[in-house]
Amino acid sequence: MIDKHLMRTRARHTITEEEEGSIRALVSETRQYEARKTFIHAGERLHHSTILLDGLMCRYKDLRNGQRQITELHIPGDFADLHSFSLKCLDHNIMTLTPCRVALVPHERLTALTYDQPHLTRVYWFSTNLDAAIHREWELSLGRRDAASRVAHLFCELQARLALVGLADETGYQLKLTQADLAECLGLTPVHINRSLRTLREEGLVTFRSGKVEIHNTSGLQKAAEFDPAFLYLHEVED
Amino acid sequence: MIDKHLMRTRARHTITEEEEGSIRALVSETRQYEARKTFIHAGERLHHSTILLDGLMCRYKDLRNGQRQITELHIPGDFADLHSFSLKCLDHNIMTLTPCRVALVPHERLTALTYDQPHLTRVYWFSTNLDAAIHREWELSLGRRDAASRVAHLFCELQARLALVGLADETGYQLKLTQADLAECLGLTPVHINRSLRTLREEGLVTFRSGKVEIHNTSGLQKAAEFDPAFLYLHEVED
DNA sequence: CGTCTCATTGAAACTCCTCAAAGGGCGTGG
DNA sequence: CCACGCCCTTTGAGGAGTTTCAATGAGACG
Repeated sequence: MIDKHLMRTRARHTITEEEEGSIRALVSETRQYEARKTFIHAGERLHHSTILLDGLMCRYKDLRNGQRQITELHIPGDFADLHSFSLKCLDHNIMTLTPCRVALVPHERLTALTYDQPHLTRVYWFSTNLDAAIHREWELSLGRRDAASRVAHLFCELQARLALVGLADETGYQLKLTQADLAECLGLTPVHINRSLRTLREEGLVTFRSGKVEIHNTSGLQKAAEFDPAFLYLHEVED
Repeated sequence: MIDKHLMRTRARHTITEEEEGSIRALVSETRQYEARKTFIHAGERLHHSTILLDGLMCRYKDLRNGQRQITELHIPGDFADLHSFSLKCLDHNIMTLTPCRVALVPHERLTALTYDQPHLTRVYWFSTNLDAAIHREWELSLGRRDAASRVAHLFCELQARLALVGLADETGYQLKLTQADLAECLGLTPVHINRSLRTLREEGLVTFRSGKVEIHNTSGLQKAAEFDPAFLYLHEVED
C-alpha cells in the first residue's frame, strides 16, 4: 500500500525491516479524495498527516484578488503534510489535482516515533527538509528563470521525482495537469505557459499534451532549465 | 550569548530550565565572520550547524549567468543551517551580509538530542519547518506579488521577526542591506527596487535609507503587502 | 449534438529590465 | 583638511518579456 512511500524513503536512507514495520504501523486508515478538492485549509488544527498513495496534489496560497501560487506538487509516496505534525496549523492549503488515494498518519504516532525511533525521526525530519529544498529551487525559478526555463525546470524536477517511484522514465511520464495549473506553479499566466510550451516543443525538447510529458531531448531540456538534480537529494544519505 | 536564540524559541515553545541547559550545551564554539563572506558552499559536507548571534546573513542560489536568488534572510537567534544536520550537504550557499558572530553546534550533539530529548527534537524540527513556511511565502511573493508589494511584504516580515528578538519596534528597525541585496531577495533589479522604494515612500508607508527601515504607516504597509503574520507562527504552539 | 473546459492565437498594453549617466556619502591618502 | 575613489543610489529613455483582452479551435462528455 505504502510501497511508493517506502521506495522514496529507501532511495535516501537505509531502513531496517523492523523500521519498515514501524513505518507501516503509522498508518491508521486510507481514504479517497475526488479531484480538485481542497481537503486541508490554512489555519485549521490538524491531527494527522497524509501520505499520498496515488494521484497528484499541491500546496497553494491565494492572494485576495484570486491569484494563486502553488508552492509544491506532491506525487505518490510523498508525505504531503508531514510538517503539520510540527506546525499544527498550516500556512497554506492542500488540494488534490486528480482523484487521490491517501493514507492517514495520526500525529500521536509521530510523537511516539520521536520517543522510540530516533533514526526514523531523523529520516522524517529529512523529508520535511527536502520539501524546503524544493521550495528554494522554486524560489530560484520564480525569481530568476524566464518562462520557458521555468517550465523546463519543473518538467525535469518531476521526471526525477517520479522516476524514483517508478512513474517516469527518460522518455516521459503522465502528468494530469492543465496549462492553468502549470501557470499557478510557475508564477505565469496560462496564455504565456501555452506560448512557452510551444517554444519548448519547437526546439525539440519536450511536448506536453493530453496529460503527458514527452521528453524528446533530455540533456537539451536540462540545459534549457539549468537543471541540477542535487537539490532533490536522490541518493543515499549517510546517517 | 544565545539569548536571542532562546527568545525566539521560547516565543513558540515551552522550554524547561533543564532543556535550556541542553540547548546551551549544544554550542561548541563561537566565531566571527567578516561581511560578504560565503562561509557555506552548496555541496560541501558539513559537520556542524550555525546559530547566528549577531549580524545578518542569507541563503542564496546562483544561475550560470551570474543572476542570484536569495532564498531566505537570517537574523540574530536563527539557526541558519540547522537543515544541514539532516541534509549533510546543502543545496545552496550561505553568506554573511554584515559582520556576523555565530555559535557552532556539532551535528553529533544534534544526533544525541534525537536520542535523549524528543521534545527538543520536535522543537528544532519545527524550526526547520518554519524556514519552509518562509520559503513558501517568498514563493507567493516572487510568483504573484508586484514589485512594491514584494518590498512591502519583506519589510513586514522582517519587522515581525526582528521584534521577536527585540531588534525592531513598530516604528522600524536597522537593516544593513543594499538595494541590490533587496533585488536579490525579491527577484527584481536594483533599479526597479529603487523605483519601488520611491513609490512606497511617496505613499507615506515606509522609508528605507542608510540601513534603516522607518515604518510610517504600519497598517497601510501591511495592506499594500497583503501581509498576514500567520506564516511566521509567532505564538506559542502546543506540543 | 450541444455544452463545457481547455488549448491556441493575435494584438495591444503594461510591468519590469537594460543601458547609461549623474549624484551622494564615506573612507583613505596626500 | 581636502581631494579622490569607490560604492551605492537615483533618474531617464528605450526595449524585452509577460499580461490582458478577446476570439477561435479542439476534445470530452452527457
